[in-house]
Amino acid sequence: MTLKILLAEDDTELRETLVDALEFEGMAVRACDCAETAIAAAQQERFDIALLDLVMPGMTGIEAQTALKQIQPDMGLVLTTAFATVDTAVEAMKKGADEFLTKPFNLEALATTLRRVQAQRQTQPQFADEEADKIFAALSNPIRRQALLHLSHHAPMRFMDLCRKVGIEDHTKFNFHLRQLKQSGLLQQNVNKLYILTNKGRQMCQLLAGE
Amino acid sequence: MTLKILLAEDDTELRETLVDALEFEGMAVRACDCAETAIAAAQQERFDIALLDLVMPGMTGIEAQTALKQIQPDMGLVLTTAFATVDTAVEAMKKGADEFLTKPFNLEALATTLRRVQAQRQTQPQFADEEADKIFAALSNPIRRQALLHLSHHAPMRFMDLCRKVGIEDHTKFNFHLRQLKQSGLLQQNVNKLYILTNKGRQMCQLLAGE
DNA sequence: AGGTTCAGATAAGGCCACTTCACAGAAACC
DNA sequence: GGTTTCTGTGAAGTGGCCTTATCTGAACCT
Repeated sequence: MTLKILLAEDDTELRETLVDALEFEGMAVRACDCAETAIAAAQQERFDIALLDLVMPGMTGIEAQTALKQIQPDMGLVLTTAFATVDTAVEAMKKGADEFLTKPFNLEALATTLRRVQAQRQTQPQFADEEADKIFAALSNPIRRQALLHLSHHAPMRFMDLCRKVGIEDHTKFNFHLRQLKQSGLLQQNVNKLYILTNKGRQMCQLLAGE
Repeated sequence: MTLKILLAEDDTELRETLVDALEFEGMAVRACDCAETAIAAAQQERFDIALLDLVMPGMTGIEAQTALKQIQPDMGLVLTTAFATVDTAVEAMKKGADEFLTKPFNLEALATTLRRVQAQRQTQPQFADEEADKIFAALSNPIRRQALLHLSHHAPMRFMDLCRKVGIEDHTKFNFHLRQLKQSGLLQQNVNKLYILTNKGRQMCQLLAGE
C-alpha cells in the first residue's frame, strides 16, 4: 500500500529533496510551500500522514496540525524543526502530534519513521465483532453506565453498596444489570466476590468520562 | 477539593522543599524517594496527580509513569527533569504524560500547573445521558458499525452505494439502520442527500478502529 | 411513455431486552 | 438458635427493537 504524504515545507530546496527522497521510497507526496495550502489540499483529498515544518511564514506547523486533525481525524501528524525546544516539542505532542523530529535528519530514517507512524495508527480493531455488540449494548443502559463510573472511582465494591450507590431499590434488577456487565467483559469479581472493572471496563470509563 | 499528589524525587532537599511548597498550597502530598515506592503507594491509595522526577536510581520516571497509568488510569502525570532533551520530552508525552517540566521551576507556577492538569482532566462527561443511550445502542449493531466505518474512509456516499458496500440486499432494512444512526447523532446528510459522519460519528469511528 | 432504480415511509409480526416476582442458600448479627 | 441481610437464580410478562412486506414519488434511461 502506497503511503500518501502531505508535506508542508517553506524551504524550496529542502522541500524538493524531501519529495525526491520520499517518492524514491515508494510514497506519494503532495508538497506545499505553506500550511494554508496543505490545509486546502486536505479538504480535497485524503492523506495518511502530514509532515509539517514547525516554523513557516503564516500558520505554524502546530496551528496547521490542529486544523488538519479536524479535517481528517485519522491522519498521522509528524512535525519537524531545526529549532527544537522542549517547550515546543511538548506543545506539539499535547496537540496530537505522533512524532517530533529535529533537523537535520537522515532521509532514510525519515521514511522508516513515517512507516512506523502509519503502522502504529493501523492497529488492530479494538473490538472483535461479537465483543463490540456486547460492550455497546451494555453501555446503552444508564444503570450500567452509572455502575461502571462508580467503580472507576471506588473499587473494589460489595454488591449492595454499589446497588445503593447507584440508587436501585430492587436488588434483583440491579443483579441482572451487573450480570450483563460481566458478560460483556467490562466487569469482574475478585476472590472475595467484590466487584472491580476489567481493563476494557476501565478503558470504556475513560471514554464515558471524556478522556 | 484537596489535590492528592504522589511525588517521586530522589534528591532529599528538593523533595522536602516540594512537599513544603505544595502543602502550603493546600495539596496533600505523599512523598517517595524512588519510583518503586511511589508505585507501591498507588496500589494502596488513590491520587489525582503523580509528579515524577525523570532521572532516579532504579526505575526512571518514564518507566514509572507507564506502571502508574496501569494501576490508576485516570491519574494525571507530570514529569520533571534538569536534563531535558527533545527526545525524552517526546517520549514521555507519547507514553501518556500530561506535562513535562524542566528544572529549575518556580514553585508557585508548579502548583498552578498541577491545578491546570487536574482541571483539564476533569472535563465534562462526553455524553449527555440520553445521548449516550442512543449512541451506544446504535453502535451495538454490526450493520451500523460497518456503515460508519465505511463512511469514515469514503465520505460522502449515496444511500444505495453504502447499502451495497455493507452488503445488505434489503434496502428498507438498511434504511431502518441508517435512520437509527441519524437519530443517534452519529450520521447526517449533506445538501445533496449524501451521507456523512458527524463529529461525534467520526470520534466513535476512531474508537472502533482502535485509536 | 413505459420501465427501472433510487430512497424513502409505514405497519405488522416475531424476537430480544428488561422488569418484576418468587425463591434459595450463605453470611452476619443479636 | 432465630432473625435479618446479602447475593444470587430462574420464570413470566411486557415493552422495545429488528425484520419483512407493501407502497410511494422522484429520477433516470430507453
